[in-house]
Amino acid sequence: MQKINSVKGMRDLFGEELIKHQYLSQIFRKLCTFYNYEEIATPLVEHIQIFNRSLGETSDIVSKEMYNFKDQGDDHLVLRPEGTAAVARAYISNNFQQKLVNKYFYIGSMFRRERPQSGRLRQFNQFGVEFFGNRNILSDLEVILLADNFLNKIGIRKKLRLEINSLGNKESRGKYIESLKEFLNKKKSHLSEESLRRLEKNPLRILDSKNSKDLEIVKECPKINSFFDKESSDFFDGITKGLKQLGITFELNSNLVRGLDYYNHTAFEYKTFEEKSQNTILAGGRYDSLINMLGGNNSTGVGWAAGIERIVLNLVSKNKEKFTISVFSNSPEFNFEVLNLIKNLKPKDNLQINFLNSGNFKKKLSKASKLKSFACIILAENEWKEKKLIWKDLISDSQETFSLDMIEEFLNNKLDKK
RNA sequence: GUGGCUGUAGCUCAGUUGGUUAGAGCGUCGGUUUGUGGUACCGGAUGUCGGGGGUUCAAAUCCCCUCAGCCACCCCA
Repeated sequence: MQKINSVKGMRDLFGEELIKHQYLSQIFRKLCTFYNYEEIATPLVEHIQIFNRSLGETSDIVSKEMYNFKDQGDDHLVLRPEGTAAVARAYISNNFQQKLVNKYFYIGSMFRRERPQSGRLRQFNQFGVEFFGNRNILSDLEVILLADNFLNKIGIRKKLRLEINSLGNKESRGKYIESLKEFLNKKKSHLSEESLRRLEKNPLRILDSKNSKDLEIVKECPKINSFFDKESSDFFDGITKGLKQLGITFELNSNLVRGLDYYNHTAFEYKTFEEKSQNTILAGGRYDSLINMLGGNNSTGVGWAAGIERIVLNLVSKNKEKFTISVFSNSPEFNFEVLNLIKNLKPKDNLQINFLNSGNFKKKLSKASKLKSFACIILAENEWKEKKLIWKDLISDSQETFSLDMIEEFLNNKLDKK
């Protein structure tokens, strides 16, 4: 039989990597709960229109990366490619606009059919926050503050820089795009092939091109902020002033843009200093028209999402110290007694017990030490007659007996000394 | 989607200009007699050489296709 592997770009998660995932989720959940964000878990599968409408038909995600299929009832469905639109849909479906507080966070898998490489998978995990309500710079600031705190807590903030820009409101951005197109059309002969395509589809993206030819021209491009109306520039000023007040260091990057249609005003990204292509770890911004695009009211919102796998790449080991005790009998006829013994033990945080069920006495001891057990509990025939057990410390190589009804106290005592 | 590199035991790899039954280290399993491990010594097992096709008397080695992994582009978290 030919062996079957996992689907391309989708990996099994286990060992140290899984521990890091769990560690990150745990910290994130704790922090969000503290700031009164409510966890929400939306379905993995959504109607295709949710993303078609919100991300924009020309975006790569919609045009070629979504896993989409018709189910047996002929419904056109997709595996969700991102979280924001799904949470916005949930906001509408469940009439969250009635609620007093509208701050949510999520943790979950997203799916995009791209060519896998470092920091990019077809099934990957994100967590993110969304803050709905009236447009207010304080919401943007709160959401960034949460991100900054989180990155600090997990110890990678120093490896990152925060870049910030504003896309302005719809009107000023429209004017800017027109002028940008006009400018770039004159320079067509100097642009890369990709950028020529982008000029038609999504001219803003030319601004963050990595092509050296394009970079020359981008330097001379008109800047978005010179097209801001009063509302747009006041809003952005508020954000930058606020960040300074909060002591959050950032860099302005007037070429930072967004590939998705729903963004306006604030855009920000935390990037590593590495010169690799997947160096954005956390990205977000304001999306005032999203709810409306999906058929809801005029609620506005701001939020961000972070790639868990990308954070893990930058995380040092998170292995918690655990103590292992191996448990076994000296003869196979007592195996059920050993099972009974461990059945009644109370689980403890930093302890794992391991029942050894095969091999002779020597093999069991040998296995116990290979498993790095610090001690063994041995149920041995002679001692068991008086309901006593052997405690063998594998580090000091000392041995003692204790009686079965004292086992909890005995174990606690041993662990306290660790 | 485009381009480059890679693919040999569970892991890390060797395999000479195509030439007998494909190797090493680590790990695993067993042994060095009875209820005492870690070390040491001895021994065993494991591979359709990623998959398919072709060239050849002969292919892990050469050619084609395909799949997967990594990296860059594209895109994005």
